[in-house]
Formats: sequence, structure tokens, C-alpha cells
Amino acid sequence: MSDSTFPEVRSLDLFADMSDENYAKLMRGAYLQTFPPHVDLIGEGEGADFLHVLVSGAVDLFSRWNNRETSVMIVKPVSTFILAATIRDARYLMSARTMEKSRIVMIPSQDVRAIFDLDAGFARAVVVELAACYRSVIKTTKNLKLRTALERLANYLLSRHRAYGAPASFDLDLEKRQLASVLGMTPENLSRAFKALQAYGVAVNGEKIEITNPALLQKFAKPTSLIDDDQT
Amino acid sequence: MSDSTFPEVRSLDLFADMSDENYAKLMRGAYLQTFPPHVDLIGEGEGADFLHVLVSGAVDLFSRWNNRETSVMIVKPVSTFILAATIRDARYLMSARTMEKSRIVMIPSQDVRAIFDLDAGFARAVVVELAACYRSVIKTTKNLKLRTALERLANYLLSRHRAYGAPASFDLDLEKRQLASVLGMTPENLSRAFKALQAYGVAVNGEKIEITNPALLQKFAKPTSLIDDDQT
DNA sequence: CTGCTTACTTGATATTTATCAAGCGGGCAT
DNA sequence: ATGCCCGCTTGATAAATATCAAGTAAGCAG
Repeated sequence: MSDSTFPEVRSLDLFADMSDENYAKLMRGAYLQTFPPHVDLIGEGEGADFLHVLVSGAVDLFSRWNNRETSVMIVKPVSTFILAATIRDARYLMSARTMEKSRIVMIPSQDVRAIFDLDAGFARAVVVELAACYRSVIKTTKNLKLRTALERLANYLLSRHRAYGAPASFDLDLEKRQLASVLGMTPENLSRAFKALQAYGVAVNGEKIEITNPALLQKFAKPTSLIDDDQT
Repeated sequence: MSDSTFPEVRSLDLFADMSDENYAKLMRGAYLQTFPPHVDLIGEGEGADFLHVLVSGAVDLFSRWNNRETSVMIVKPVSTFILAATIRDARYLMSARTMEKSRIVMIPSQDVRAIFDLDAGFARAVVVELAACYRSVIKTTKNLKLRTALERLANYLLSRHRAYGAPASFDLDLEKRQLASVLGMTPENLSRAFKALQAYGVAVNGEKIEITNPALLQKFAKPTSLIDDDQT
């Protein structure tokens, strides 16, 4: 296991529990590719021929309808994307494009399905991963249906703040227009929302965020682990 | 297999591929319970001790936050709910209540996880089911972020119309207030939305819906399999 | 049958969010 | 360094959606 191909991939929860032999089999048809920024990787509706593992960079999973577009989620390394389509041998529901220069390992879907049947450890890891993905999207749905855009932003900021260990200030890890799309609002509205949060102790300077009064912001945002926690 | 306990459960995709022996093991700790209408089954945040299988009736999976409430999905028989929480041994993300008198088989979560490791057919079925659930929620998210409430209603009607085989008229299978909540709007707005769709060939009379001009409605709704199809 | 409850509808209004149109300002290529 | 592109901001306005307040009608219990 120490000298496996793509060690970053091997150490992911999804691939950590399988036998060396099966991991090697899975990687036999896999290849690493490096993409420049802002390159289309996948178009929604295409067949899911590969499971993708983002090793470095960042990928935007988005969707279009009727001339509108929205970011459904942002993938940060190291993690997989479009596992569900791979498993079901179905079409991609989202398009994908790189946001920065990205290195991606592509594993043929048929191999993923074959190894799933051979390796119980992998099977268990797949199901645990998929369940986590499912729960994450349910949280997104609750966030969208139960909260206003301002409340979503407030909770996003608190969530990042907490993830970074509650520092005095931190930088947004997304461009504001990207963030707006993820949160389900327009860039103009995000701008105004940031301003509105000044009243709750949020200071914004470019991409630097300062939460000067966490208690006040929390009182407004009312975060809950059943929506805002990445883990549970 | 012909005389298994809970034959309706056994014939679900999720349980159809496992051995008789393992199915029997899984059902050893399971029990069928009948609930009256409008009874709370589960509160969000509670531990997921049971996988639930709805055998008859209907169940509303909903969530509350800050004094607001929304239906995330409606479960119709025969199908399971909260598989993901069961798999991850996590807390429920949604509350559940019966809408009508309902019969529900409850299977201890620990048994589900144990049999998953024993039975490859069951493991495969679980992962396929979870992947389908995931994709379904992704579609919901796209529906919410890319469409207005009026567009969501139009597509919902077309989708039901198609599912029933494009009849001259059909009845809504949800109360309007329920439907409003599922579609992410208020009952008042749903009422007005129905009126607005008259212009596109939709006639509403109580719970009876007539789509007098499907082509016109489709031109407005622009349905796509990547959002509106239950299967793919 | 009568009266009650409850869902639904309708109208008026407020809030939230999007759109359109400038303007500002930082980063990057020439 | 200069100028240009692009993302961000701001203001004005429009559209979408929610809220509040009655009113209507259908179903059900007495």
C-alpha cells in the first residue's frame, strides 16, 4: 500500500479499506490528467464513463436550464465526484469545469462497478460515501427551502469561520460570484447581503472576512448541525 | 422466497437480490406496525435506530427551522425511507409523519449494517438504491435553484400527467397545501400559480387537473429528463 | 339538517430577490 | 507604466414570493 499508484487517491476513505490487489486492478485502467483553469470536463447528460478523483485544484459542478445556470457544489481536493452516476451507469446530472489548474484521476466506471462486487471493504466504503453525499444534498435542500439568501450567507460565513478554527479573520475560498451561485443568489444580491450583515458584526474587505461579533451573528443565523454541519 | 415474512418488503429491489437466509436474519428483529393518520414517526435529530419500509399509506418527510417548516419529500408505498442515516448510524435529518393510516416495517439499523457485510447482493442493492436517492435530491436542488415556483408547478403537473399515461384528466395525489410545501411555495401562491397556468392550458377543479393543451404547457415548462425524470 | 372545522381562494400589501445600467478598481498583458 | 478586461459594487426598478386578512366551500360531527 505504501507504493501504490496515486497515493493521494489510495488514502481517501473510499479507497483505504480495499485490498492491494483490488486497488491495483482498479487503477489499471485509471489515468491522471492535468487540466488548465476554466476547462469543461463534463457536460450534463453525457454518459458516466469515469469516476473522477480530484487530486489538486478545484472543480465546479454546475447545471444549466433555460439559459440559467447554477453551481450545485464546489469540489475541493482530495475527493471524488459523480460517484452516483458511475454506480448507476447513468448520465451525469451536472456539468463539471475546473476552476483552477487541476489534477484529476479518472477511473473507468465499469471497473468501479466490477471491483465493488469483488471487494467487500470497497463496497462498504462506497455505501458510506454515498450516504454522506446524500445527506449533504438533503442539507442543501433544507438550506434553500427554509432560509432566505441573507440567512444562508450568514450561516455559510459561520461555518467557514468554525472550520478554520474561529480565527480573527479569514479569506473566502471562493470568488464572490461563485459563492453567490452556490448560495442561490445573484452577485448583486450577495454584495448587498454582505453589507446587510455589517449590522450583525461582519466586516468585509475584498475577500477578507472578519466576524467581529460571533455571538450576534449566531443569534441571527441560528446555525444547526442538521443543516450546517459537514460531518454528522 | 415465496413464503417470506413481509412479502411486499421482500419484493422491493432493495431486498430482492439477497439470499433467503440473510433476508430471514434481517427480518428476525423487524416488526410491522400500523399507524393512524397524522402521527409523528420520527423527529429530526434523533438517532437512526431503524430502517423504515412503508408498506401502505403515505409518509411526509419534513423539516423545521426557525419556526418555518417544509416538506422535503413524500414517501409512497412500497419504499424505504432514511436509508442513508441507517447506513451511517447517524441522526435523522428529517422528521417523518404519517399522512394517512400507514403500515410500516421497521428493521433495526444494526441488522441492516450487519447483513450488508454478509450479503453481496444486498450490498449492491443498497448502493444502487442510495445512488438513486442521491440523484433524486440533486434533481430537487436543480429544480429549486433554476426554476421559479410557477415553472416548478408546471413541470410537476406534466410529470404526473406523463406518469399516469397522459389521461384526459387526473387527480392530484397530494393535498394542495402539501404540494405547495413540496414545491417550495406557500398555499396562497400555489393557488395563484394554478390560476396563472390557465393561460397555458391547465384547468383545475378541486383536485381534478385537466391539461387541455399539453404542447403549450410543455413549451412553457421545458421539462428535461435531467430534472424531471424519476428514473434516469 | 345544522353548525363547525379546515382547506382553499382571493385581494391587498410587504418583503425578498432579480434585472438592468452605470461606475469603480484591481490585476494582467502589451 | 498604460490601458483594458473583468469582477465587484451601487442605485433604480421590476418581478417573484410571502404575509395578513377576509371570505368561500366542502366535509364531518352532533
